Amino acid sequence: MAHSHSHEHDLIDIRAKLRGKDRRITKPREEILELLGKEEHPVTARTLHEKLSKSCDLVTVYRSLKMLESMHLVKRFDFGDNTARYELICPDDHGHHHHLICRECRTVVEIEECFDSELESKIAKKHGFKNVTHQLEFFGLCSSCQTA
Amino acid sequence: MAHSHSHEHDLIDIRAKLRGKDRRITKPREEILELLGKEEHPVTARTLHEKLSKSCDLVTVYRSLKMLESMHLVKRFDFGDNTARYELICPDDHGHHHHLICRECRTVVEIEECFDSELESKIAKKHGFKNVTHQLEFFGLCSSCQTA
DNA sequence: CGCATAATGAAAAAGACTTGCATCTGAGTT
DNA sequence: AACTCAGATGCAAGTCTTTTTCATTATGCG
Repeated sequence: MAHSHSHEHDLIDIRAKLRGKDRRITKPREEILELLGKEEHPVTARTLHEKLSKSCDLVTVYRSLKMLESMHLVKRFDFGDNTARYELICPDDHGHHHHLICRECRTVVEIEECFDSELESKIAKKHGFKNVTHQLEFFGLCSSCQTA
Repeated sequence: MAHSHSHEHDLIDIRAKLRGKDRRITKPREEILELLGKEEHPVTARTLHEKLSKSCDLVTVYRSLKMLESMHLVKRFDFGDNTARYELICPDDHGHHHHLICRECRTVVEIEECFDSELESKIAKKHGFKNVTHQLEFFGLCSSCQTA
């Protein structure tokens, strides 16, 4: 999903955004971004750190993810296990998509469907909120786990 | 929301359910259930423990909530801050409703709206999942925080 | 090159939650 | 009302994720 096209272009874009905010392009950050670009699903800081073969400290992974989130370059997801997962925001869907997670084996499927955005603006207006977004994740039993 | 009507009846019901599963009705559990019945919004174990004026150990609160969740008497919510929140499931909405949370001050509003359940069954069928549910929360800036 | 300041690593702390174990208690049985 | 025992509790300690502190390093501008 995130690695579908013009991967290099994305990275150049990201560099520009970072520079614009006095953020430096460091080796750890480059590696983290590159790895994130290859991931199919949201990953935890710990997993990322392991895949990085620990080329930087875990703390740096946490810090980088937080920074990248604040710059809207990655998005944080919550799969209900007290562990944050992050995904590179890809321009295709404006970083907006959801997941279907197996309660049993934790398999993850990306979901492109979403409800009509009208619902969201209706809710925002009704309660006087602005800048409303949502987090939506589906949980169920995947086909393998149904039989098992 | 949860304390709208026939509070006693709910508690009797709960007692029956617990007995049916070899679960005991203890003082801590009664207090926890009573307090949950009075809450407007999902609460954390810590908050609950404080409101209980620490009449039981925090560990007991964690254990009770976990047990009650496994019996589908309370529902767990994730507001994206690494802390589980729980709400008594009220028969009105089968425990199904969502929240609108202010990113700034963390104010919570209960939302009764939801998307058409057809979407959910469509997604389930498409990916061969069964027993699909969803977690949906809205985040935004409440009116007070917009001006501030 | 040199400098200001942002970023990093290492250790320690903070927080949420869980586990082990000895003790206690609810609630059915006699 | 006492007996029994599985289930529940408290306390201490442990795990796991994430944050903070602070001394050191390195990026990117002039």
